[in-house]
Amino acid sequence: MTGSIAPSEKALRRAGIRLTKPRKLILRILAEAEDHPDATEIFERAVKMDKRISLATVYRTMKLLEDHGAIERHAFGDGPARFEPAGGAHHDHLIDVDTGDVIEFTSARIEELQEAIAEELGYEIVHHRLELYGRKRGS
Amino acid sequence: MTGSIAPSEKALRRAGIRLTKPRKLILRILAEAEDHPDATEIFERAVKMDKRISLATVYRTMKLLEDHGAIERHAFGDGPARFEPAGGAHHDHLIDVDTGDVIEFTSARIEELQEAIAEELGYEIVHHRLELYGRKRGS
DNA sequence: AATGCAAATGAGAATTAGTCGCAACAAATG
DNA sequence: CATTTGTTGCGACTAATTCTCATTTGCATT
Repeated sequence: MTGSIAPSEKALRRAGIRLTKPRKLILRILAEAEDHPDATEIFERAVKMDKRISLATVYRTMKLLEDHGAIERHAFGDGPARFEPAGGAHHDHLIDVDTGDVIEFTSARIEELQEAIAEELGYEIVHHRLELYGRKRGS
Repeated sequence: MTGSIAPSEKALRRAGIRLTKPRKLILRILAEAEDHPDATEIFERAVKMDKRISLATVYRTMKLLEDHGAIERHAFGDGPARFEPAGGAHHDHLIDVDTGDVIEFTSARIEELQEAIAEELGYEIVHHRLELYGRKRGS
């Protein structure tokens, strides 16, 4: 549904990032991903197109892209970090505990309440994390 | 303020859990903890009272207690899992990004909204995680 | 109190997720 | 197309946690 927005190569180049072959490949994989892949999954998809790529480069690139706000890093439950292109509207996640599927949702009301709570405690929110872990009704 | 409720030895014994020396020790440490210690911290506190205890036992006991609903496991940011006795009212956390301090809070309104969202997506919430990462106003 | 035995422990090896150092390599720039 | 400086691939390394297995211990029974 989202069709996930790819972090544009142009924008990265403008930020002084070198557009290397592995980076272009990873960018393409992220652009085509409809899910929230972890580093290993990205690596596996990448190897299919360029046998030479290394897992370390995937990790390094993920960090680079994260630092440049091009992707978001999530840590659902305990497993490995999972990534998705940023740039779309902010959203939270509902994780299907049986299948691992991730469903995105938003709630302006919840965001407001969070702000209000932080305010009351004397804090300013830097970022937040809201994850619902659920099971399909009637399973 | 909370004084954190200790998971009672009696309740565990009733559930068929053997009350071993290391387990009693860990239970005592949790009962006395005013913070949200991770496995290593619990281990260090334990070693002070019984040099024989092993880190593996701490991990095993944490899993055991979690499975029995006696404690809650949290994974703030990326670091190690941190624990706290369960049994108190449900609460969420605000983490001070500068100091690492954890402040507990509750919001019935947010809980309701979460339920409503899950409902709308056809899910039943098994558990959730709401963390606000913030900075003290005027820092 | 002594006994039996399943369950739990300690010590260390193994696993998982991620990071680091370094020599070889390849983008960008002129 | 040569230079330079950032990037890559590889393997070694770390941190957190789990596993293996020989030994010990809780506890129900004698």
